[in-house]
Parts: sequence; structure tokens; C-alpha cells
Amino acid sequence: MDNSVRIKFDKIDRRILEILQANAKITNAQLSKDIGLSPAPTLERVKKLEQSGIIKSYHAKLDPEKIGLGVSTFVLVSLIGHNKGNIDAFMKEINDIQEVIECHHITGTGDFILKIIAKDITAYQKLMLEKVSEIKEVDSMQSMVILSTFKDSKVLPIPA
Amino acid sequence: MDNSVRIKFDKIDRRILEILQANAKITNAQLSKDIGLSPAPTLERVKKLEQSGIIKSYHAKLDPEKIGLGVSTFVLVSLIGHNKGNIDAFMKEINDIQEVIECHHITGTGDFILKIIAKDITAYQKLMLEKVSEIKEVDSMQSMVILSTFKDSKVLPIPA
DNA sequence: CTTTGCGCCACATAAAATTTTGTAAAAACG
DNA sequence: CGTTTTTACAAAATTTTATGTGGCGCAAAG
Repeated sequence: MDNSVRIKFDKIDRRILEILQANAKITNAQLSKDIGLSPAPTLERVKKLEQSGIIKSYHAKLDPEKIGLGVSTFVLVSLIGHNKGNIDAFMKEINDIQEVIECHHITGTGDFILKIIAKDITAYQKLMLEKVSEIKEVDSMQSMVILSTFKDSKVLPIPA
Repeated sequence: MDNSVRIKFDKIDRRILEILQANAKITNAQLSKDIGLSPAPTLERVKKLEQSGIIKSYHAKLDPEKIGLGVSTFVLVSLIGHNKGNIDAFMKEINDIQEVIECHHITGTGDFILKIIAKDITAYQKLMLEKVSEIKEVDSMQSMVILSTFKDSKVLPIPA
């Protein structure tokens, strides 16, 4: 009775993962052609990859500008205290702010780095003033506005 | 003769976008139920959103750890010169490095911020020493290792 | 008030995904 | 070394899903 799913994948699975990362909407028929198997075992493999948690989810990628999101930034955040309580409280607050797309705990200069997206500079300023900097655990913040994005790959380099 | 596709979306479209960002694998039938339309017009709307470029693509999200990617970092990079030639050269080099998942041109401290993913610290060090820091336009670099990721939302907050 | 166009539903058809069945190869076991 | 078990695969059948068509109703324009 093995509760945890065995995680192991071969060259074909790796190929599947590469393809699905780049294009999740490919049909099983086309995928099977690309990897050189028939549809059934191809689907089996995909299902296994999903069940094992290697494939976590599928997402549509939108064009930020076309939905009226003109400003993206990274923000380095330092907290006042670095104990677990403070960090948990901070995380909880951050989780409720939709505009904060990512939040990572990091080494180095700050304590956290956030990725934030907003309609425009005005909306961004409002967001920062009224929500982010209002979090009491926050000590200092440093914003880096994204001028342009050269690369935003959704394909992770799977080690051999 | 309108070559460019009209970009305009209503409350229903917004709902569709939210759903597809969170779960691209939903069937058209289920999506149509969720938004309260029949399948045909639902699909029509999705197709329009794709054609207009609002929906750019669909991607499978993998679990980095489960495919053997244990180290993620952000790297602030300063270039030696800030002229277009240097920037273009840098971009070209960066584009060929698979481990560099993202590259953004930013304001503030550095010139660029990269998101890099690697197998482990050893592989990361090797990558940085042998590839990134070898790019001749690179002046200085500052790495921030991600200790943990609290939020990594694939759902953008669509402005009203 | 009429016309036009858009968005919708309902149904029909086509395509795809998924399940089932059977077979062959590889691995574990006696 | 042979037997059993497991695993992976293909082929075909079934079910589900996507897609195309026709017609209706509403809303805006004339």
C-alpha cells in the first residue's frame, strides 16, 4: 500500500513535459505523434505525470497590456523582525493582495521579493501606499519597475 | 477592413479569463456552465480571446523539485555600458541560456533582473561562472536565492 | 417602425479523448 | 531455468467534447 506516488520518468516523459510546458493545448493525438507512441499510452503517461504531481496544473497566459495591466514591478521587502510570527503574518496579508502575483522568501539584501502587477503607475502607487506598506511587519521596500520583458519562458530546463 | 482585432471584453469574458488562467484544462462544457452560457457561444468567446491575443498561450506548470530543480534565484545584473548595442548583445546571450527563465529590463539598482533555475547549488554556481558571468557586457551581479515561495499565482488581477 | 447585426440556444456532425481488450516484453519469484 | 507478475504498448470501441449550422430574440441604428 504505497500512498505516495513513485516519481520516476524517462526520456519520453521528459519530452512530454517539455511539450506540455510550451503548449498545454496540444491534443493527445498530436502529442502521441510527436513522441512516437500511440494515443493510449501517451495519455497514460500524461495522467501519471499529473497524478504524481510532476505536472501541477495548467494555465492560460494572458497579455497583461491587453487587459489593461501596464505596470509590473519587483519589490524587495525587509521585515521588522525575522521571527516566524512576523513572517507568517506578513504572508497572510500578502496572500490577500491580488496584485501581488509572486512572493518569495530570499537570501541577500531583503527578506522577500514580490512581483506586482497593476493597471498603471497611479494604481501601483495607491496599492503600495494603501496596502503593502500598511502591513505592519514591513520595514523597508525597494521597487524595481519593469521597463520591458525580454524573456518569460514557461519551460523549465529538465535535468538529464 | 479592420486588420487589427478589436479588443474589448465584458463581464463574462473577464470571468472566462479568470477561469482559464486558474485552470486551462477545463472543458468547454464545464466552462459554459460556470459562466451561465451554452457551449457554442462560450467557445466563440474563448476563440475570440485567443485570436485577439488577450490569451497568448497555454502552459503546463511543473513542480520544480520533482523534476530535480532544487535551486531558484533572482539575479540583479548591471551592464558595463547602457547603449543599445550592449543591451542587445546581452539579451542575445541570455536567450540561449535555458536556465534563465525570465529576463526583465528594470529601473533602479541594476539594469536587469533574471530568474534562474538549476538542479542544485553546484550546478547553479557552474552556470553562473561559466555562462552568465562570461557574458562580456556584464559588469556586476547580485544573487538572491529563493528559500521558499509563498505565492506564485498564475492569475492576473483584471482591472474592472 | 423597420432593418441590421450581434449574441444566444438547440441540434447535428465531426473530432478527440478515454476506456477496454488483448499482446508482448521485462522484471520478480520460485 | 522456467513461471508468474508487472508494465508498456497498440488497436478498436465507446464516450465525451468540440465545432458548425440554422433560427430566434433583443438592442441599436436608421
